[in-house]
Amino acid sequence: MEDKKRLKMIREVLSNPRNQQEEVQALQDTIYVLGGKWKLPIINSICNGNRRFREIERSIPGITTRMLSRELKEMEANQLIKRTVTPDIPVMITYSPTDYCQSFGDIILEMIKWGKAHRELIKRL
Amino acid sequence: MEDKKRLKMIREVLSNPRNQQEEVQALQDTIYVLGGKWKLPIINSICNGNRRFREIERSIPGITTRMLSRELKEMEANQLIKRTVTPDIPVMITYSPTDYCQSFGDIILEMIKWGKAHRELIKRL
DNA sequence: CGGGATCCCCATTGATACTG
DNA sequence: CAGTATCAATGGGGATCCCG
Repeated sequence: MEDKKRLKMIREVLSNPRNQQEEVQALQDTIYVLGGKWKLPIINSICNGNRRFREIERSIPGITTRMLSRELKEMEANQLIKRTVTPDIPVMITYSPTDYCQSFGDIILEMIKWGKAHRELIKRL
Repeated sequence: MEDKKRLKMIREVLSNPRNQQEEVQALQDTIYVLGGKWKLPIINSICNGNRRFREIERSIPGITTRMLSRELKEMEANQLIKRTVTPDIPVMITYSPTDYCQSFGDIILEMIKWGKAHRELIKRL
């Protein structure tokens, strides 16, 4: 059972040039970290200046409070964002991007660029 | 039921600056097209020169024939790749990238870059 | 080699309602 | 405003076997 799977893995690694292998894994790592429909839009929203919970929620079409809540918690644990509580009446809670979060900037920009170009293409059909 | 949802959508759109709205949607479009764990690694593999089915399969750690088969079919339908049958004995089948497929190049490069940087970061902890 | 067919699980997401 | 709780569904993905 397990041996078969391991053998397959080993064969995969051996049959693949070293440098290509490294790149595929890096790519898969990134896909894993950014997994799901929401992380990138959330990062984008916060980096765009949205700070409050409802503000972020409204800025992302289709997201539910539940998903936003879960993702924010996870992203805070992963040091992607910072949660700040300001004890006013009523309390104010703000989310802000960390430096690490900013490192996704180029990926997001490229994806927005692609999405826009894609829309243009569709429109022309 | 439906009205509530539509009202929410409308409120979302109205509360969001025009340009921001456009970018979020472009971003979500891209995420949708690239959805799942495999499309980007497959594109990357084919753009890297892998052509045969087993070759592509071996170049992507963890993928199964079923997933690869499904994704290839879908991507062919979406004009992302071209499938060619060479009637030798036995028949040879090759997949190649279309121009459209190449348009993901920058996204993939950015993601590989991020993945590599992330690995370095983890190693240093 | 290049897949197709089946069975099945569970993680992700959604909908809705409720709270301090 | 800023979430939490609960229930339900769907489909992405894995495992396995099979075929020409």
